[in-house]
Amino acid sequence: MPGNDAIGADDTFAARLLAWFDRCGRHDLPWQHPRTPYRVWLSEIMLQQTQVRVVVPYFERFVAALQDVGALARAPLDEVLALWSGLGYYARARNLHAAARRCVEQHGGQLPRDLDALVALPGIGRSTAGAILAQAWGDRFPIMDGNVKRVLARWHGIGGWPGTPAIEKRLWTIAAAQLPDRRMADYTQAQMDFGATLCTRYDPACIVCPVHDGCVALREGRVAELPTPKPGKPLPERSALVLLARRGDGRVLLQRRPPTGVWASLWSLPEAPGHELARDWFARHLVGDYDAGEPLVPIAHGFTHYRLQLQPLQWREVAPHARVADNDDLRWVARAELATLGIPAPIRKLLDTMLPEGSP
DNA sequence: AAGACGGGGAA
DNA sequence: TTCCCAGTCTT
Repeated sequence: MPGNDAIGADDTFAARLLAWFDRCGRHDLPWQHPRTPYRVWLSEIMLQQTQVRVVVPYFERFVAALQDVGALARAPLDEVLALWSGLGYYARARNLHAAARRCVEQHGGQLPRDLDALVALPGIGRSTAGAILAQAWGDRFPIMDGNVKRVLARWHGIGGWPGTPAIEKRLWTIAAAQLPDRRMADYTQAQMDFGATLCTRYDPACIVCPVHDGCVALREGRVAELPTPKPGKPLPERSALVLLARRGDGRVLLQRRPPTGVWASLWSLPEAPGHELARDWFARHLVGDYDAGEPLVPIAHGFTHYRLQLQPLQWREVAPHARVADNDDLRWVARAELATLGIPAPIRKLLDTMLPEGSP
């Protein structure tokens, strides 16, 4: 008579999740075919705080342009930022680029198969390192993203915001204890698919859940209230003027943003906190009448940590100041060049509106 | 421990 | 509108 484990002990959380994954999981994501370390890495970085639907087209475009670690390392940062333009969290792109260059210098042009070496690379934390090793190599490391936190908080009935260090530590311990002995790549993907499609934040499908048996939140009627949401606080507001200076030939003046802060190193419109400073900047860089600037429809843009209101002012025909030439931080850009630059999403939208396709 | 860092989609 | 999401880095 075989013992319990001979039957497969297929009652564990991991075994049930894997069986569900075989039937209902996502097996056609672009980074799964082929599932190379580089493609897994890129997908994991893009997927940080960003949903699959949004990532897929960016991923396809990125790997088509830069096919491996070496190509990424050789590419100029501006090209990487252009490929990232619209995804947000641009530090991810800068870190990705820097990490690729370090891989060339220190790891023979490949991603290291080592947790600590991966975590030492910029942009890779413990969760992403685990996800890379598990998916690319099948190594036994847990991950800890929003999906896993939600699933574990419910299944074990753990209250309190999962971002709390003490709770997060407890979740890591639980996640490590629940790892299967094999099929780590599938298990890692299964957790994310499960959290994203079934054990969702709102209206989870407990009725068809493969692990509803044993779920503490379900048994205690606490599914809707777990995980405990992050304590909220009011967002500060900030406003600024942005200058849309156009030349007779249709080119527009763009300025590279500072290397730190929001939209770091991206190309954007010149920005000033108010008219006084905007007028000064205008006088130093342009020939024309500041007061002739036309106010355009304001742009409202929400960030995680504050709300930004941008008031665009447009000049249809100004000339560059004689002393001001194009340089690394200031450029007159033709419409056709916009696609090749890293530009914040709301600014790109404004430019697309004001400089319609086919215009000079 | 808390704040910084983007953008899109869902409720 | 508000909240959330395949986190990580800096202070």
